[in-house]
Amino acid sequence: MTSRGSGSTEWSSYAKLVDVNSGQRIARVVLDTRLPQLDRLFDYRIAEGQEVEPGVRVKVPLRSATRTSGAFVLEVVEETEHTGTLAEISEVISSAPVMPRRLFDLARDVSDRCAGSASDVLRLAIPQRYVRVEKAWIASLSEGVGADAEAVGSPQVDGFDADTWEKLLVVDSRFSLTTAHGVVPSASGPDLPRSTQPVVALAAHALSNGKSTIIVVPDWRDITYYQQALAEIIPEANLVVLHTQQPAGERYLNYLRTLEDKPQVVLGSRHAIYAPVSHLGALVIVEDGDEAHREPLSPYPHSRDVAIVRAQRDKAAVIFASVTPSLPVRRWIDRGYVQSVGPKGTYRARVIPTALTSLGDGGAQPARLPSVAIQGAQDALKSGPVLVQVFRAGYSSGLACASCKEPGGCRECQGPLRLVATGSPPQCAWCGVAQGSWKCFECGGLKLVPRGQGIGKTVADIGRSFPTTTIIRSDGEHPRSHVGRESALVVATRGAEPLADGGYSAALLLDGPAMLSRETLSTLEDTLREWEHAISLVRSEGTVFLTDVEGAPAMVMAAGNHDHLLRQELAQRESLRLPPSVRIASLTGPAADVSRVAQAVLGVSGEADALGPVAIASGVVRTVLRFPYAGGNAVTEELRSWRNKMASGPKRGSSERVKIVIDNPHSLDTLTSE
DNA sequence: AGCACGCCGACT
DNA sequence: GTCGGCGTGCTC
Repeated sequence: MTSRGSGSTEWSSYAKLVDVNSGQRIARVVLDTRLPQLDRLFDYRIAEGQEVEPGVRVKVPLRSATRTSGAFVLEVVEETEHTGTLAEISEVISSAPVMPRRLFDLARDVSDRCAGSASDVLRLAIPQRYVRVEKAWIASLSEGVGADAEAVGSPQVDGFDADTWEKLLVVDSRFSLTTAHGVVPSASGPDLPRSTQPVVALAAHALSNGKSTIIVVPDWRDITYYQQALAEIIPEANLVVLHTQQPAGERYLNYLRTLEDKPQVVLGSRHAIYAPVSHLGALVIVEDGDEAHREPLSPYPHSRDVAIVRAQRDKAAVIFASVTPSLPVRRWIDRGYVQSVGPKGTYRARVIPTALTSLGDGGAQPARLPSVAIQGAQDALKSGPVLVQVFRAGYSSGLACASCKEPGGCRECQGPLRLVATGSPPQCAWCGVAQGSWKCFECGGLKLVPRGQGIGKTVADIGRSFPTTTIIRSDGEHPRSHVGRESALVVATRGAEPLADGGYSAALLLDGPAMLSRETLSTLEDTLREWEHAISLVRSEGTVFLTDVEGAPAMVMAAGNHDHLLRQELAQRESLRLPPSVRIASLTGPAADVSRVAQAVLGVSGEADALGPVAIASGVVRTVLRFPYAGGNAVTEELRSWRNKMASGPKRGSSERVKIVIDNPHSLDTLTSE
C-alpha cells in the first residue's frame, strides 16, 4: 500500500479500509469439525466486549447464522485475506487457552504426514471439556502458583554411568535405550520392572535442569508401574498423568496442568505425546513396537512418528526405551539416525529352547509340554511363581505346504497366502494374485494346508501335568497386574503377563509355532518382543523354556540378542520393498474411487508403485501404495487433497468414500480390519 | 454435514 | 408461465 499516484477511487477505498478495519480485532480459528474440506483457517470478527485470546475455545457460525461449529482461536490479528464480510464469533466458550500455537503447529505437521486434518489430531490431543474442573483450574491460576520445584533426587541405576542421562538429553539427539530385564523392589509398594529405572532417572535429570519430559507407554499397566516409580522421585507438583482410562474430569484437569509454564514430567498413553508442556527436553516412547502405540482413530498416527515430528519442532531429544529395539528403530540405528545405549551387565534369565535340546533324542517330535520343561517348572515352583505364556486365539494362521510345513508364499511377491473361499485357488493377501497352480519354493510340494492350532488344549494340558499347583489366569479380559511370591502357575496370554514380586522363578513359553505363523508382516518382530517381555519378568537366576521352536528364532532367543535376525528381516524388507524400508499408504473403498486416487498419486511420484487392488469385502477393495521416504511429503499432500476433494465431490457417501491410512504395516495384512 | 443455488421436466 | 427434482459447490 505504498504506491503513490493511485486514483482517487483506490485511495478512497483504502481510506475506507482503514476506517473500517483499523484496530479491528479478527480471530483466526481452526474449526473443530470432522469434515476434511474445512481443514484450513477461517477468520471471524471479534465483537465488542468479547474477550478472545489465542488458544481459547469459541463457537462460530458456519454458512448460516443458525448453524455453528466449535473452534479454537489460533491468533488474533487486525487484517484478513478474506474478501467478503466476516461473520462474528457467536460465543467465547471459556478463557482457558487449551490450544496454544505450539499444539496447532504440531497437529498440522502430524496431519500433513498422515494425509489427515489438523482438527482430527487436535481431537486426539485435547480431552473433552469438563466445565467444573476448568473453572476451578482458572480460579487456581489467579491465586498464584505454588513454590518453586523441590530439589529432585538423581537415582542410581544399575548398569548405567551417571553421565548417561546428560548424553541422552542432548538437543536433537535420538537414542534407542535398551532396558534391563528383571524386577526390582520399590520403597513405595509392590516390585517394579527394572526397565522403569533408567526412564525415571532420565526424567529426574531433565527436571533438575528445568526441562520437561513426556513418557508414553503402551497400556494402563505400564502407567501404574511408571507412576509408582516416578512418584518416588518426582515432586507431585511436577508430575502429570494422562490416560484414557482415568475419569474425564481428572484427565481434563491434568491436561490443563500441562499448559502451565513450568518444567513437568508427563506420563501417559499415546495421546500424551501431544501434551502441550513447555520447556520440552525429551520424549520417551516405551516399547514402541507395541501395537498400542498406533492410534486407531483418524488420521491413525503412531507415537514413534509423532515423537520424531515433535522433537524436530520442540528441539527435544527422543528416546525409544525397550527391552529390544523395534524393527523401525533397528533400521534407524543401522543407518546412523538413532544412537544406541544399554546397560553394562545383564539380568536376563537363561533361555532353553527345548526343541533344540531334544534334537539328540533321534529327532523325536517334541511334545507340546516337553519333559525337560515340565521338570524345570516343577523345580522352579519350589522357589516361587512360574509364568506360562500362551497364545491368544483369533488370528488366522494362514496356509503351509502340506509336505514340508513351510509357510506358503506368493509366487509374485512372496506375500502370505489365504483361502478366500473353499474351492477357489488361494490368493495372495498383499497383491491379490490367485495362486492357480501353487508350487512350494522349498520342496516342490503342490498341496497347501491350514497351519497352526488353537489354544483350547493348553490350559487343560497344564492342569493335568500339575494337578496340585495353584493356577492363576490372566488374559485380555481379566488382566492381573501383580502376583505375589507364592508358588503358583500363572497362565497368561501374551501381553497380559502379571508382574511377580521378586520375579518369576521360571517361565514356559508355549504356542511358539502358532505365534510365529500369524499372517502379519510384523509376526517375527512381534513374537520376539512378546517372548522377550515374558523373559524380562523372570528373575536373573531363573530359567525360561521356549518350547517347540527351532531354527533361527530359537537360536537368537537362546543367545539373547535379536540383532542378527532383525537385520536379516530388514534386508529382506529392503529387497521386497516393504515397510519400514519404504513408506506405504493404503486406500480402502469402492474400486473406481480407489483406482482414481491411486492413479493420481502414481502420476505425482515416479518412484511410487501400487500393490493390489485386493478385494476385502463386497464392493470394497484395498490398494497399497509404496513410496520412498525422500519426497514422501508430495505423496501425502496429494492424498490429502484427494481426501478433501472426494468429501465434497459428486456421489459423496455418508462417510469417507476412500479411507486413507499412512505407514501402517498392518495394511498389508488384509485380513486384519482397520 | 447442511444448506443454497441452478438448470431441466410436469403441472395449474 | 412456475413449482420443485436433486446434482453441485461452499462454508470466514
